[in-house]
Amino acid sequence: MAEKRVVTRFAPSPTGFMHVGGIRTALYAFLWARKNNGTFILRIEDTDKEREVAGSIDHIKECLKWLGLEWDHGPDIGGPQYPYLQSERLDLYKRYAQILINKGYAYPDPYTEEELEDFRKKAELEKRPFLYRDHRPETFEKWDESKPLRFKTPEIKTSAWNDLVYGDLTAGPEALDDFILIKGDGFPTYNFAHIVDDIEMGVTHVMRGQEFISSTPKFLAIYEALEVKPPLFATLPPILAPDGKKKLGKRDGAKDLLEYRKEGYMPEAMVNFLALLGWNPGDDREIFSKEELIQAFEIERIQKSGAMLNEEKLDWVNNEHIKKLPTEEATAKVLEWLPEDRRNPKIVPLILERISKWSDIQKMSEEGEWDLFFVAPKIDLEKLVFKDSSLEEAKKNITDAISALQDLKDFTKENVKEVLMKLGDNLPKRGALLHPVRYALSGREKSPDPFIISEILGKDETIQRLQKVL
RNA sequence: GGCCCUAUCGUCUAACGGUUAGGACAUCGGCUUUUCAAGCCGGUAAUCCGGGUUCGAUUCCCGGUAGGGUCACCA
Repeated sequence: MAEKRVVTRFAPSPTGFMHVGGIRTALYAFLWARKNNGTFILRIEDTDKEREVAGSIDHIKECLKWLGLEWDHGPDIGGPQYPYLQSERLDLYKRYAQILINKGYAYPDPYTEEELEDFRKKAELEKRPFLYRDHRPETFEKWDESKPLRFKTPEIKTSAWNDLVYGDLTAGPEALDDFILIKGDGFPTYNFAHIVDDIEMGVTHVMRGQEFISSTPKFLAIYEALEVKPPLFATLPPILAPDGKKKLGKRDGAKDLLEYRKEGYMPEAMVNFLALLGWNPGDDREIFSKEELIQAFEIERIQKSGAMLNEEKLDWVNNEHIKKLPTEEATAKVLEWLPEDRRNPKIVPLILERISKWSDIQKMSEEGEWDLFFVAPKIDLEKLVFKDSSLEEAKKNITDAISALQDLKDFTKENVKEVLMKLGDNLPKRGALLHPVRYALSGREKSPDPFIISEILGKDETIQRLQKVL
């Protein structure tokens, strides 16, 4: 029998910005779908009107697009299960609710929220877990949609199931209670809606965070009641905040994913880094293109324990991706991030060697890092002197350098180097020549080498700067 | 607190019972050198603890400890 075509989905709720935790879930679902020539669905779980944050849906789409995680079915694109916003699928959930009612698996909740609160408090006082099913009414009214609809847990048991990442999992009987399927406002709960949709959309692999492990018995019970085979679960380990050991969350310092775009990280690098946070290919490879990730990705190699977000490593990964960029592309990017009056293509290779992300260019520009290529520097004659030699010696060597350079026709860094090195090698220490020259050209204690500076400045400016210190 | 999950260098991880416990980031040192950057070479650094099972445990089992998750008309 042919394997069922792989269908995965990313199903965020529009309650604020995306952070790396959420987007990694999307990435894994995307990779698995692509690897298997399957379908990747984007579904918006907007069943909680209270928590919904305006603009979130666009933000989610923006994040996915930035990283190149194109969805096959979903908002904007449509698909066989259109619409892909849960708030526009309410009739469907009601239909499924009716099926459960008819089968005797669902009933309206007769209690008010206050009454429930009392039950809870009482249970707490008696130091036992609160279970709704202890208060389940004897007979059920007909559901008129004005009251919450509850699932009638058929049997109280320990649940066991298999997870593609964690292996065999269990949950105690407390995990299974009469939970709400449809809320008083007519919207389904997550617990119910996502199952209906996964069934309707033919989802085969559910990638999700491990916060859902303890509610899996509920999901399983619904599948069973509906007589539908559940999908395969692949539970992802948490991503931990950079500092402590806490799960990364919006509360404690998780960054909006688009912040990384603002900071000038490359989407390919972000994808690469995220993929490696909780997964590895089983060999020593660290740098991957999206295509290579699709090839290499295996659910079995997803990690069980949480991984701390390490931005230093992100910087390194990003730098590796910058290095792999074709020269023209990298140049264009660097120029784009440079202030207008500093856009000299000749300094680009120098910049590329010194950054790990594009915004470093901005920062270094603000710090005046490239000024020496545009404005003649201020010179402090004391700094011109090499180690324990003298100012006269420095000036003499610069004079020699000037006359040697003046004869140079082709003013490339290779030629400048050859000339200056030859001069320097006649000295006890060639630093006595090279250092004053470099300092005279740059006015900085730390700078690129004098040869490349000369080439960028050009013969006239180079000689002018050298003469100036004399 | 109940239920559940996890545990290898500071960090991300490799090692499907037998390895001098491997790699990467970070860090430190060296080379190169006129200073930075880059590059190359090298170093420091880990199996949470205690019991089993086994000729042999990072690996399997049990207990402890620590960390995390979850117990909503949130997802």
